Amino acid sequence: MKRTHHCNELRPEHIGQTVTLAGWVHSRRDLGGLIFIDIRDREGRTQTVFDPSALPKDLFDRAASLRSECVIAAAGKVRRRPEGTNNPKIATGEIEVAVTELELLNYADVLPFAVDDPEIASKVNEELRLKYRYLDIRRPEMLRNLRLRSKVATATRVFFDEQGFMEVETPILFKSTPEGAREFLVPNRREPGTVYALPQSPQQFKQILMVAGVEKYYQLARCFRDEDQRADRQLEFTQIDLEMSFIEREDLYTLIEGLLKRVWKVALGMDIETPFKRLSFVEAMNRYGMDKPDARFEMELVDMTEDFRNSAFKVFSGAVQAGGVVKALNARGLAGATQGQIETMTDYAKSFGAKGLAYIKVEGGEWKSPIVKFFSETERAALQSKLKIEEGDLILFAADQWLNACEILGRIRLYCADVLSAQGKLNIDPRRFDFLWVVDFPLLSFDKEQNRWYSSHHPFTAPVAEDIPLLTTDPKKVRGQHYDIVVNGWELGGGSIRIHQRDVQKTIFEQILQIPPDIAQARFGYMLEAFRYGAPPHGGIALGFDRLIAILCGTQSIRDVIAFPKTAKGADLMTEAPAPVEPKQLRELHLELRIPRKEG
RNA sequence: GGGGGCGUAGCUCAAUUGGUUAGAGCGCUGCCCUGUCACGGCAGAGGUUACGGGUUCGAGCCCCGCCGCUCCCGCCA
Repeated sequence: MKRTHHCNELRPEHIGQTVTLAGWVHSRRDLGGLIFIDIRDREGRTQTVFDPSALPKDLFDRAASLRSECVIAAAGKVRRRPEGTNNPKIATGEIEVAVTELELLNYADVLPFAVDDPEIASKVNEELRLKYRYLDIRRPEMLRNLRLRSKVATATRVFFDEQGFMEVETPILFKSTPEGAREFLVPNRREPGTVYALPQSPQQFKQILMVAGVEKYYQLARCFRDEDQRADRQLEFTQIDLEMSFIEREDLYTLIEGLLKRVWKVALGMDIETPFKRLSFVEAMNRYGMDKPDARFEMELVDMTEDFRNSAFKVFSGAVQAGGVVKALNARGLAGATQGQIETMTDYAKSFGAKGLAYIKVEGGEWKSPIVKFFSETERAALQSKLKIEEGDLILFAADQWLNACEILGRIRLYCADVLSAQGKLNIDPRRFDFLWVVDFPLLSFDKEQNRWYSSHHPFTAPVAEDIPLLTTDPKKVRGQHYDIVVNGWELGGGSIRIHQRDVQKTIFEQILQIPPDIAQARFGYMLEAFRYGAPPHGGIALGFDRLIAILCGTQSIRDVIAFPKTAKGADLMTEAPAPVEPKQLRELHLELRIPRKEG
């Protein structure tokens, strides 16, 4: 019995036809003298009817013995449902199939959890869902996510093909470049003591492809980073990776805006507005306290540095005297914050090294705060006018070095938004997408512990041309030609115009990053050499494909858009990877294990 | 590496201050039921309270340890 239609296909116009459906028993309603079975496949479901007056007894009995998730094929005539028994909840609800033939393709044991009821299934413990991932994926919600992922992947390929890009695959077995994220290593059987590394991104290869004259490269690239995981980070993940020659930053913005416009149209049928806003890193920090701002709501940071420069309140004036700033945030409507909530926010501040968190609750026409008594009339007036303080507001302060003060309030801003959302005081339209570019990042950041500069993005990022002279004189002022694409507070991707001159790249490696020349040569020698033979100016970007799909699917966790994701500890609960291997396998790899004993 | 949350029947959850035989809904098993679609009705089975210790007359509940899942910080060039 081969199916003639899928389970979301039959409509009144098929009435009278003899059809065959195949799929899973979604639900069975046995009325004793009459059995209804909904057959489900990936497209939908269709009601079939078993009527004993029209069927041999054994066929009817076989239908009665089926249980949920058995795989069956059923043939019969499509007919209109009796008056008043249509089911408007499903697309096939006007018809049913009066079964005359039934084949049990495979019996199903009782399932560890129900997949037919979205209400229940969506609440099932994720551990169980991961262990029985094949059942989890049967749920229409999960199938929808995977289907959307597939559609977006295809749309991406079509888009880049139209734009003249070539899809090029790059090696998974690469070599270790320990500057970036921790890498997965693959021991080499052929030469004891040597290893491959899995790529944390195809960065070097795609730049080499530019030297190779490919000009426009893209790839849906699998990347590997052996770092601790989050809801939006997995050990292995997929990037939409691309690189172009002979371009400037603006060319890339336009290209990616075009891609995202296409993707949103294909995936959600939405027209998003381009071009996106541009925000410098400094402005993003000043206004939102984050380099990946969620701009769907206001609650912006306000600078109060000058107003408190000479304040009698030493916590503020002292911070300013020490070269820092005073920043404030008005969390509208949060004056009723509980002690616990204030404490949570204080903990955030402390985790950034602050001593505490100053705040004012505006309640009953009064400013309730332990610090207000130190403020002068002028200072109060400045707060009043700059923060537009009203009854019910909660004002929060950070006084510290600029970056730290911004980051403290940036974190607290998000927390306040969560609290206000939970209270129904802040409503964000789930169909709202605030895209923006964050640009002009500092090229370098300083690592106090190791007392050296490191690349904010990666060491191949080109400095803004006019800032190149500052590289050796005032490194912190050098802006990189780096850009991040951000949507709703998620970092969707980032990239840069790259260094294509050998001498500039060498300066960065050796003088700025203090990588000893022999090590730079061992790690990046092939790149430096490639740059000697005619490297075009080039740049690119990589978008987190899993995050992109998660945003489109409206889920917080990328595990919901990955068929077989890993747990926070890096385990695959279905296959039970990672797992020990045979001693023979280790011997072949010239490996010996030294497994640390547990304490106690 | 650090901090928070969770773990009770197949699933989702409950169990008063530490106190009788650990309950409910769904699912499962059996019987009944010819227009259901969350079918309905009756009956029944199902528990090492993740695991290991401890405190106590008595522990699902308190303490210590451990395992797993999850969220966050660090980390993620």
